[in-house]
Amino acid sequence: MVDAHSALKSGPAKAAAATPSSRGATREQVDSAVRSRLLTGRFIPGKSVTIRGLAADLGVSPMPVREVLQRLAAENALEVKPNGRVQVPDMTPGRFEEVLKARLLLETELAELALPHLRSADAADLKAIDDDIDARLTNGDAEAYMRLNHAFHFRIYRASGSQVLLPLIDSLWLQFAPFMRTVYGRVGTASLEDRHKEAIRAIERADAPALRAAIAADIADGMGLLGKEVLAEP
Amino acid sequence: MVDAHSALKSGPAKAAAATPSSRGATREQVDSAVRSRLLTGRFIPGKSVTIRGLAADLGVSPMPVREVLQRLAAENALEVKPNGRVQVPDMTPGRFEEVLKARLLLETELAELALPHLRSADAADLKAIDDDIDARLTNGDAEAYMRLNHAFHFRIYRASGSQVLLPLIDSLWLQFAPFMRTVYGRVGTASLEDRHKEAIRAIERADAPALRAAIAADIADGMGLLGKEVLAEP
DNA sequence: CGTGCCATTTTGTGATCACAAACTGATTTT
DNA sequence: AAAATCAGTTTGTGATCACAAAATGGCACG
Repeated sequence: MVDAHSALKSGPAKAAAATPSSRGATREQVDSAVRSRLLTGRFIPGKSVTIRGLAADLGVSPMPVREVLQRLAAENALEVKPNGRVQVPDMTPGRFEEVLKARLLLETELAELALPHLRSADAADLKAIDDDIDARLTNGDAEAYMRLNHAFHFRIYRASGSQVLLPLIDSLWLQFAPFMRTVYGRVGTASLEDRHKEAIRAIERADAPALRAAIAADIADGMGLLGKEVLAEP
Repeated sequence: MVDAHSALKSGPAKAAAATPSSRGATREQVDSAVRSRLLTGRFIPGKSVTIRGLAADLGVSPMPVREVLQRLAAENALEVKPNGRVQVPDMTPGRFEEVLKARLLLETELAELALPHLRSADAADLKAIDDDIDARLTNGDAEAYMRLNHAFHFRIYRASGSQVLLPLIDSLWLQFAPFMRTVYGRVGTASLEDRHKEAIRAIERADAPALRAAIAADIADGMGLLGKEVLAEP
């Protein structure tokens, strides 16, 4: 009994010594790790995520994992089933249509709000990301594509300095990303075409209507067409 | 040491025996309690909420409270400061404008989506809620007004069966409600006018453009005008 | 009288524990 | 042989603990 406590002092496994730094550091590490996995589709929809399993996977105690899972469930990125089990929600036609509608409403709006804050340096960054995307598409690296596509969009949105719309869009991406990963698994990435170059041109010209149109088209083509196709199949 | 455990068995305070029912029941109880307090403005913006304090207040252990606070922080209803302290975020002009814009975009859209699902029975319910609101306004009961106004709007939105837009709007209400409570505290509730009757009429006629207009006007007048006025003062 | 400093208390965080519900799979029963 | 049952394991939940960072309040010093 007593030595159990002293043993606890000597070595609480592996996570404690790594980064004894600031407040809530472990939780943030777990949070960004899980978010990254969701955004690149490394969690399979319908497969349940266990607290202990994920904790062991990340080398931390179950505690911060529990809190992170609750956070992501609150953003509708994960689903807590009535028995307490946590899993990535399955995509349904109704949910898909709603996500599409919300993305078109919010992302076009936020892109326009970001436009005045975007400098030519940002346009150069976006060009670099887009070139990287083109390279990855031919390689068929779906995870890298998803990570870069996310980086492209949020490089624009983040420039707005938004504190409200941006988190809402964040939630939407977490919801559709795991499903899109399964889509790319079926149709491949070679056939993907985006409107990123049109968006960059609109940013360089500070042309708000053109930027809205480019973002809307990027969403409708990249997500809408592919997704509806796959959802119609089974 | 040993009897500490048996004492734990005999009486872990007050919460355990009450509802030994289903999975995660305590967490849901805490969650809805805190949500209710936020939506009726019973938390003061800027005042920090302590885990142990809230736990003692609700008669539960700190555990479920921690998870709930994390959930609400993920919805931007609460803010975790760099020192780990949790508080209701202060409203800023920028945030306010964004919430207003997002509400206009999302709530008009969801109201229209809900319209085909709304039967005359729902219209009757809405009428009853609205009558209740009118009664409370003259009494100056701000908390009751906020609760009923929330009930009115979400009676409409929930009819849509939405799984995506509705949670987004939920997050928005949690963000502006505490601030609006302070607004009502300054200007009173007697001067409040809403467009609920116009909305009910539009629902009875199944007139989508009229419903959009009524919801938009209700948001712009009820929240926009008052809020901008108060934010301009200090 | 104001200001910096230190002891005390409060608070969040991560870890572990005990328990009940749920899942798994092998065995028995019809 | 198919279905039901039962033991064993896994898993989420709530509780408690130990520790460090932070806030608080009182005290000494300028």
